[in-house]
Amino acid sequence: MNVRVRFAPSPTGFMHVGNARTALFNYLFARHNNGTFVLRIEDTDVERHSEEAVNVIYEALKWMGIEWDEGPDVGGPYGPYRQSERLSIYKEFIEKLKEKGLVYECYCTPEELDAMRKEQLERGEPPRYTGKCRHLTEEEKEKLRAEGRKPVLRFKVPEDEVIVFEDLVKGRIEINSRQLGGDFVIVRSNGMPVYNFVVVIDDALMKITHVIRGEDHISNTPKQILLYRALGFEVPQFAHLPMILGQDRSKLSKRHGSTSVKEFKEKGYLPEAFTNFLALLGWYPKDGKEVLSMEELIERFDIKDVNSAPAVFDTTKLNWLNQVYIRSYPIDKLTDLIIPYLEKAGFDLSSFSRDWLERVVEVTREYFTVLSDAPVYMETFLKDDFQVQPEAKEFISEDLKRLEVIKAFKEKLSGFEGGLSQESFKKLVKEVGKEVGVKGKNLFMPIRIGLTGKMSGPELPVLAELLGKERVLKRLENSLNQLEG
RNA sequence: GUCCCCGUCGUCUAGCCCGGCCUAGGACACCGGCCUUUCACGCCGGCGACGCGGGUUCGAAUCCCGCCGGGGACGCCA
Repeated sequence: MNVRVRFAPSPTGFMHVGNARTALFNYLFARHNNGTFVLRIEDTDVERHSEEAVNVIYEALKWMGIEWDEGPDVGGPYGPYRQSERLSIYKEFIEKLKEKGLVYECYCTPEELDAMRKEQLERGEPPRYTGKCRHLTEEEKEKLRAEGRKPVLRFKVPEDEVIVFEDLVKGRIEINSRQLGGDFVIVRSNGMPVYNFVVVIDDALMKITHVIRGEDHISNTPKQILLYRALGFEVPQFAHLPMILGQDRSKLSKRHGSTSVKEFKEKGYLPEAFTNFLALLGWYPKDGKEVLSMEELIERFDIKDVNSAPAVFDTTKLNWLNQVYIRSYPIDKLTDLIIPYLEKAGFDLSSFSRDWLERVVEVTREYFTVLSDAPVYMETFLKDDFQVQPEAKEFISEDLKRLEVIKAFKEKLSGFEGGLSQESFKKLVKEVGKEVGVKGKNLFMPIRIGLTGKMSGPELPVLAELLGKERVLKRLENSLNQLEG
């Protein structure tokens, strides 16, 4: 059997991490089984959808490294892949259901239904549609139409039937048709078919073999199975992924902080780290290897290994993964990604060569967890007119010799001929130590402060070499001005 | 309210289906130490969980029942 799965988001304007994880699992499942991954846009709700919102989906998927085999932009044999363009197809199947007498018109207004639901809830009953309009006569319908009412189409739900399906992650699930909330709407009064209906048509026509989606769809599944049967379609396999929870264990939503893929991208998470992290949310490889590339994920992924318990979205592990990826990323690519953050932080990079920048990235990369941290750590290399930090000032003031070290080093360096390499730097420092009569922290810390204004930072020889003699002198001058003032 | 799903370290999880190898394993985080002229990295070590109560059994994280807790769904949203 040729495996076909789909990711079917509605264009809401942002890609939620839960959706991203659903897309990922579908993708991994498809690739692992040499199957096809279909992207379908669910935009039947005309009230809210825009071209821009569709692009958000494309961009998020592309960033994550998820490629679709069929979709609105790339086409495919079962298109169109946007529900808004499939209306005529849906009409056809609506007619079929009408012919079979499996649907009927309902003239209840939203207000009436709302009131009904409220009453039922107050009485402690589960809210459900009573089937009020199921047996309306032609005259009654005529009368209601005369009132200006527009009907919806409802699907007749069988009275007492147990609907069973074998969920690939949850196991066997049984629901009695009585629990479905009564006859449900499949076409709105404006003629637009509803999700539960179109999803069945689309999945069937697109020959989807496995429906992998969020757990919140479990309660829709029996309704959909009823429709598959009514239409004579083969029912696909279902796999319902556990929810992603916020810190408070409720369904992850905007109030929990960053929840859109774009936000993670902008903070400077690498797509590889993000994807890797998402994969580990509800799934775990048999061999326990946690740092995995897309290829390795595909190789190991098995829908049966997906955990049935929900997972809390905690970014600590994502941070760790991001560090891991930053340290092993190609320096060229990493530099490309970091430059925008530097520019945004206000650094003028025009005086630095690309090669030099890459070397700075190389020696600072292990310090940051997200790319947006880069300017903080790279500043030491980029900015010569820094402020000497208070604690550094205090350190220098504690012992006169410390200031002397900086002065002596400046003297020494001025008189030094030739390029400043790590070796020559070390040699000069050593000489200064001897002359002033200090060693260890009393020697190195003043030099560090003289060069950076800070008490911590990258390895001094490396810094000195990258800066070069002129810039080091400039910095020493700058520091001394502040320390002697 | 009704139905459905879920319940192992703080977090992600392994183990559960096929009871003993589990004095419950790993990863992240946290704490301590080592390394280091600083910070970080790295290395070593530590802390830390089977929701509760009953059964079944020689033996239960694993099987059964009940309870409790959490979540989700009950739309002319998807």
